[in-house]
Amino acid sequence: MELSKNFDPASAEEKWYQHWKQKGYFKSVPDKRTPFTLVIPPPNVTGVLHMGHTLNETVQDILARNARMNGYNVCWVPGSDHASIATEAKVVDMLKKEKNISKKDLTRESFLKYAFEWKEKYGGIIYHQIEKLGCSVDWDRVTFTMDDDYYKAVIKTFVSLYRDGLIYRGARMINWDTVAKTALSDEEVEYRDVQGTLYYVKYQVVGSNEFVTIATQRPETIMGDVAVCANPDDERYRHLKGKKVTIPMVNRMVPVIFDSYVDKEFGTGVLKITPAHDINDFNIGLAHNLPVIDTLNEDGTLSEAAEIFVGVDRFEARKRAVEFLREKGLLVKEENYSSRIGYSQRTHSVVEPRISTQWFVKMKDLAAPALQEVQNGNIRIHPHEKFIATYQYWLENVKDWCISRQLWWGQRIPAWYDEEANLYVGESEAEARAKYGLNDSVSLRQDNDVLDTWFSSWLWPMQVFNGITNPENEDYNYYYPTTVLVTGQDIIFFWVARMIMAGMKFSGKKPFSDVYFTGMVRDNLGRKMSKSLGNSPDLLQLIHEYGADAVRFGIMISSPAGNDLLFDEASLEQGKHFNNKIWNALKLIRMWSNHSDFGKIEKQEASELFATDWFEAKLREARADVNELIAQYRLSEALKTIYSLVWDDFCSWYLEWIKPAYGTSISKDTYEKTLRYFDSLLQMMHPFMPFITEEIYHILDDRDTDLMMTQNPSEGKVENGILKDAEHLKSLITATRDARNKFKLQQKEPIALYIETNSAKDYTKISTILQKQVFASAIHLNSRPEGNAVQVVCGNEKLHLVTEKEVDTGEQKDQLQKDLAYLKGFLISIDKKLSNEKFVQNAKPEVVELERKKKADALEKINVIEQSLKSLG
RNA sequence: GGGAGCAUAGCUCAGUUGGUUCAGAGCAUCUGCCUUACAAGCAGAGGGUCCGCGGUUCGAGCCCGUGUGCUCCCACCA
Repeated sequence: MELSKNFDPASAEEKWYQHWKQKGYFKSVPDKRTPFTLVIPPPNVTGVLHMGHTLNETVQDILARNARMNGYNVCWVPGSDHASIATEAKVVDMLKKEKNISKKDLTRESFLKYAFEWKEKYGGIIYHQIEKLGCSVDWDRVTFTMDDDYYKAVIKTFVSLYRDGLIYRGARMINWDTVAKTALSDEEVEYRDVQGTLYYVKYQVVGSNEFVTIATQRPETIMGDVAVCANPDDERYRHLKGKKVTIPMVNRMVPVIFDSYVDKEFGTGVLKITPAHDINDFNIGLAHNLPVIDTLNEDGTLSEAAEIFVGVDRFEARKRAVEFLREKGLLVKEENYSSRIGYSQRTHSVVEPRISTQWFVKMKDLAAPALQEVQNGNIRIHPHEKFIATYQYWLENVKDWCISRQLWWGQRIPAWYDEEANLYVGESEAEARAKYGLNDSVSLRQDNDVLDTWFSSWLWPMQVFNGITNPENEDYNYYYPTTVLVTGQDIIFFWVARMIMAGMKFSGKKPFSDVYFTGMVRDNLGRKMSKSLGNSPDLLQLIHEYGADAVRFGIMISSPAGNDLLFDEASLEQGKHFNNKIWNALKLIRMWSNHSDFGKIEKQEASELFATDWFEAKLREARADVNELIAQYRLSEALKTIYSLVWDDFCSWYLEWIKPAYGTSISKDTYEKTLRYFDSLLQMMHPFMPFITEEIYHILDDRDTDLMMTQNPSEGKVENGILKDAEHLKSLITATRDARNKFKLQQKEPIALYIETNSAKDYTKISTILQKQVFASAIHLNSRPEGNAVQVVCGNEKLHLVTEKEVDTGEQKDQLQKDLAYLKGFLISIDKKLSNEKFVQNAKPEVVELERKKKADALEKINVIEQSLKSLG
């Protein structure tokens, strides 16, 4: 078979993914082996995968494939999340744009039909991308958070928590999204610093000409004021005790009250109390028995209760209120003021604090075991230091979780009300009736709200194995707790912490043993990826352009554990080059077997044996390093180690060392060994770059096994001596090549090489390779040539390059003198150390000994250089 | 306001218990090469006050203190 000039990713990807799938390699069923379980962080069915997913999925696939090759029974469960609010918003948008249908014209059922169609479409796109990336997920286990069983699990969980007294319904101040028209949890609100204005407004004291001035950012809420409040210790306002003030615009009279909450120093020291629209005001209102006047509608327009600007949007109303106050002369001054404003994570609209009746989960009792499990080390977080404090702080200060959403897309809250609004909770209406002893004459209607999306995803590691709906099943008992969770650090509270809570509560076990947090993917300027910046590349396009292996390589090589990843297509380019390099190594090796004399020479020569022994040792060393790095989740460094092993050690050194002279054939033994090493390299690379490695594995040899299912060898001891010998050889080669470069001797300019040395080094094993690698006509040991030659010092050996060509000895001298100066400085610092009595007394003996050896080495090198300089005259 | 993390070559980052040439890697740059696997390549090279200051120590990139700068998380001061 003739091999193409370069690796063709597209055909290999299609071929091998289908092959693996058909062979059932991705599929997992419980057996006697140790399980290695991963559950994919289910992507939202709102759209397509972005670079963050790509990073995440790649990391998981590397871990999965690595574990599979280490003998584990790997199960990686794929799936997607219904993403209640995000998807509903997208569907509403689509309906309006594409079909000109408004949500309010649809019934719940028909809306859900559209939503499920949406899910089919985008879920399919996501799964296709996961496949293109090469992810070895078990496709028989695809789970969606609105599957029937999953839906049941969520409902079951709700009922169980309710019956445990951990879920309650009540009117509280919550975060209201005026665009999606739903409540949000605290976590769904993002705060941003915004430059605003502080308005100083005069309120007239009733029955006097006196005014009090209050500072507010939200003059449009003045109509909801029910009091003004000062600090009881504030001399300036003490005389107002028992008085009332008139609220501007609506001219309502409200009391002056006193509360130590008010900061005397801030603004004017007087606060307006608007319980419906500010959490602090709400609390003060409660303490002082004040009424609540809600002046906003659910869409953010002013309500009837406002009396003025009714139906006007809150921001427009603010402008008009300011205008109004200014005209009436009640606006004393305006000043710039920066404050933090909450925005909805999904609709990006300004969140409105609002009193509303919602469902909540009591978090305190759930938090304690979740915190303990991490603190006692049962769950390990990587990288540890960075997130442990954040995790702990959140759990220790956790607030109740608002879980009801005024949406249709999601699990509908299993609560029913009779005509007197009495509440019945049950897994179904029938179950609720039975539980509460209601007969059919009582008519019930179900709560309209659905549950927060995270109230379903917190069950993910359990319910993908039906652990909630059927806790006694074999899969669940075998695969759960899962092994490692790989996810973005941005959802540590939304998801990770809550999964741990749910795990501890519902299974009594942690949901996973390790958590690996990936950083955020940014562009190469450090900016967040976003559609508006146009810096968010399309995954399929990248795969098309570079190949899946190159994409995986590129994203992993620049991905330090836990840090943000600055995505740069240059690293994908690097990945593509690497693929090509591997491909060309394959071509070279294959070429050797095509030589007409191939097979006639069985045995290796000494130099070949040296090369193969060395590479075998090198391979073992690297494999041990890589295993260690992967165990520590330092995947980027593991990949760098492999990259350097393949490119530098295998291609640049080893293959050149064993390359047969022009026209001659390689020995069979060397060839066979080389194939074995190549196999080993493929094995090490496979988790990172599955397609090209599988492709080459099959080109190298006609076999019925597949690389993906081969097992890594158990470790042997690394032979150290030969590694040192090879380093010595490399340094001689490099020094000679460097000398050629410096003294303008073309690479093939004939030279004879003389090596002068005092040490008892063995050159027999390496001289053949050395001669070949530096294009020397001959190598003379422990002798020096007559006449002129280029002299170069390599450690404590002196090399002479004898050539016909005229050589500029001046340049040589400069170079030697530079080296000499450095060494002399080095010697002084060592002498200083050794003549320091405290050092000699206090340092460990081996350290002192080492310094003595360094000194001796330096002296010898200096001696060599000085001799050279002398001979140069 | 509270907390966490970071600062090492032009860029992105390694650097484990303080001690081996410890000052490293990749990318980028420069020089020379179209050499029979690969120019998507080969062979070499240059490049750093380890953020500043102070301390501990025989010895600090590493430990302690402090200052500066950056990033992130949390928090109800109008």
